[in-house]
Amino acid sequence: MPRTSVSAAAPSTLLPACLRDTVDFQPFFPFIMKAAEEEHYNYASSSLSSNLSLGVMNSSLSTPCLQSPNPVISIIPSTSHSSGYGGNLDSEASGYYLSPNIRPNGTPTLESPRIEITSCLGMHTNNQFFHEGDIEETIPNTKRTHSTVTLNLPNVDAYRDPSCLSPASSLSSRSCNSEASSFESNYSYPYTSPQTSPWQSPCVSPKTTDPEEGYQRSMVACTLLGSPRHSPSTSPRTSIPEENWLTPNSRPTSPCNKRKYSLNGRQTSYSPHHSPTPSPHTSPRVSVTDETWLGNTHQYTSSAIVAAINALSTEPIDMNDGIPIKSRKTAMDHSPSMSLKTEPACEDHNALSPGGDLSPEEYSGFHHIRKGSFCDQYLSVPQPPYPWVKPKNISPTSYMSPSMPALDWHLPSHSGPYDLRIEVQPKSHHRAHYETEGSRGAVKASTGGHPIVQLHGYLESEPLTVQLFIGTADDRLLRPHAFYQVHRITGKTVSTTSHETIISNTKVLEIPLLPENNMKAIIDCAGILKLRNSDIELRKGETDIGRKNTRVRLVFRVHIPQANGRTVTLQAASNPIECSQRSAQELPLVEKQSIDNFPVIGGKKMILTGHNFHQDSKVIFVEKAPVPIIKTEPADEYESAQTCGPMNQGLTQLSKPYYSQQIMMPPDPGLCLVPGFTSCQQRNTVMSSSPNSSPKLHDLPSSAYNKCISNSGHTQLGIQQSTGGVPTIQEVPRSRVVHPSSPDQSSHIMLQPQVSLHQSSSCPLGYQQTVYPNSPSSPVPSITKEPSYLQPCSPNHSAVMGQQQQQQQKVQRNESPTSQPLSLPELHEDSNHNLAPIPVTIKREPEELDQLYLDDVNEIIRNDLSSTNVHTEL
DNA sequence: GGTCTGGAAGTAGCC
DNA sequence: GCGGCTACTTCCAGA
Repeated sequence: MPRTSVSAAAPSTLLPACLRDTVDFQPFFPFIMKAAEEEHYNYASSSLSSNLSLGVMNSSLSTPCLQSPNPVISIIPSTSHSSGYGGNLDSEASGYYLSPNIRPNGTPTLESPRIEITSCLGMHTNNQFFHEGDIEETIPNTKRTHSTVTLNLPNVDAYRDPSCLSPASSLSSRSCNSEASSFESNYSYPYTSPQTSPWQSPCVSPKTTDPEEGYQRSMVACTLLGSPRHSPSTSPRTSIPEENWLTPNSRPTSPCNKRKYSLNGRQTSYSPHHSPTPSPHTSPRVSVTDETWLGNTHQYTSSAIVAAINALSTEPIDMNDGIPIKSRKTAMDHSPSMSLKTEPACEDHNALSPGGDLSPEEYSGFHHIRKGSFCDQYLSVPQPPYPWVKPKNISPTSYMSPSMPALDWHLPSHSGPYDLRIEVQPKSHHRAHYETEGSRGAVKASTGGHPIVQLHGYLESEPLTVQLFIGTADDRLLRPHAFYQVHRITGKTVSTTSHETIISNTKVLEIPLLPENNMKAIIDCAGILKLRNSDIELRKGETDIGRKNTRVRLVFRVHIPQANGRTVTLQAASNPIECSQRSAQELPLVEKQSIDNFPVIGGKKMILTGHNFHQDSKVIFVEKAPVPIIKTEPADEYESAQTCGPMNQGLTQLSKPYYSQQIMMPPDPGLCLVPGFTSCQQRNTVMSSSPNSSPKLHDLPSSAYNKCISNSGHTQLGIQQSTGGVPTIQEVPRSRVVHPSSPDQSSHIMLQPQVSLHQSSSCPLGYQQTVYPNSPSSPVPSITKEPSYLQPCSPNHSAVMGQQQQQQQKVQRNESPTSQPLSLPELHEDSNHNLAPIPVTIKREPEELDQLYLDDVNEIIRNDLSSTNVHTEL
């Protein structure tokens, strides 16, 4: 996809640097900017900064501001990002999951702490647990807004794994559509007890306005009862007037009414009785009779549940009557997922209807996979000893569920010969669509195509299936996202067969991995659905918040059957994807800069490639100080360090940091290119990559993030006039804080400039460099790069350095004895005040690094901000 | 006509 | 309580 590029003629007009803030440069740089859709965010910040820094550093030191009167605009095809992120969680883990029927901690997967009876189930009429009146009496008004009624069950307190709780982004898997694991348990042992009732976990939207929504919010949690066979009346858009269905306020409102309505409205609609359109097809499903449907639902007898499951099964439903096309389509679109869950016996070839939008051919192939692989493989898994369970009547998915790890488990991306890789990472931004919206298409790759996942090392001939779900961007605890769900994209533009299913209340796309395709799958069928925050947050037990929780990852899983009957499960997570709209407000992002410097007289053309260049975006050329003080940050890729070594040393007298792109001082007079726009770094994510690398996203603690925004100024790169009259070129500290749990933190370095405003230009910068290790959850010991410092040259600087030393000591206190050298150079000042690399010691991260991260990062941020606030205003 | 996509209006929540 | 700001959600329109 083309990216916006801006080429500006070399400035010929000189303006004093001091006028930079007052001079309107727009006229001379009125570029474009139909900004590209990709990577709007500061993910590419480093590239931007580095480029700009280059420009700065190679600019004239004495030239006043320059402007380009006649910018040339060109569109340059986007460069693809490499998938440097890897996106593989626990990629270095050596172990792998062998499908036990119990969790590693010994907790059976079927345990569930409660029963959640949801309004969407339509069970109320016959539900012997609750009547609406009961609910109203027992549940406060506000609570009644929930469609979930929770029955606390005794002796099941241990169900939830406390480790999965996170205040930042909680039990997504459980939240999205409720108790993930518990619901998975439902599938795992669907008939075991009321505790594992499939009727729990609501995620019921108070304003279900279309079948998709109904599906998303209700069906997911109410899979068994929310069959597409249901009366269209279940869809408020079909049989229920919006006015009745919705609360008077269509905006996010108290879900009370809506949910209450949902209680009422679905009360009847979910009964198969009320389906006006019984399928005319010969359905493989078991007919849902009064007995099966209503008779003993409260007891969750096997027959009832089986019937319910079968009721969801497969058959495309004729819902044409009275249902909008979209509704019908959506409803049918979900059929496959239902069918998947209730897929009949493996030997029953005819039982599973292709349904959905799978063509017979597609279905045939996919079914082959499912039958040939899953069934055969997973039949070897020990069966739960429940006499009423008929394995052959259980779909492979449901059957394997007991032996499959929960979606919130951390799993390695490779094990033994197998390696699950995301060959092509998704774009860093994909605007998710709400249920009230139409699809916004499939997630795309930064290269313009689609993400690609491939399983390496698999030499068998049996096809496999890769599962895809939307996970959190929290590396520390990857789990299904509470507020986002994968959305199956269909259509002529989709070439990849997919199958939608539900695991643990999380929508999962299953995509075949075919040996003939080298076990590679192009993920062009996965969109992202946004669930309303209010719907999720109001759910009982939901601790996550949706606000600003807009980053997700694509999580891929593949289950590889082993000869011993067990299954190896690998998992890989993509780079984070920003799912909010934001594009409209997105900030300019320069990804590439054609030239680093040019003569002050102008005459050259500089091409900037990036995104979100707006008409009011400006490129400002400012005078560069004779001896500028540069405040910058490193790129986070070691390659940069390698390339910025001696060969660049002549370029700067300040430092030859590991990451040359951003710390350079031009030996020759030149121009300072300063983005006259706000930084793209005003995000809680930072892309730390070279221009040619894939974006690497890092969480920034919200507090720090806010501080960065408020204190760090808006410019990513700027020039300021120091009190001594020496302009200080600085890259506003963006608090390049690498999230402690970033999956690739091992390659990230936090370089914290500690430059005093009054610091002499000859004074070397002090840097605190910290390599943030892998996620604490990672089985691989993480490393922390011991901070390295430059020798202070002034008392002021000494103070700063002392502060750094404290941090260093703090880090050291947490160091484990095991340390290993890293080839990364450490900066030191040579006799000429140049910086030369010196060995750096990398030490392993302590166990309690999790806390260390927080403390240190916060401290670093504070220090960073405090030391740079004075620099931000130009 | 439907889907995809970008933009923006309206609203809620926070400060 | 009000205004400003930001984020969220929904709606609209164009391709």
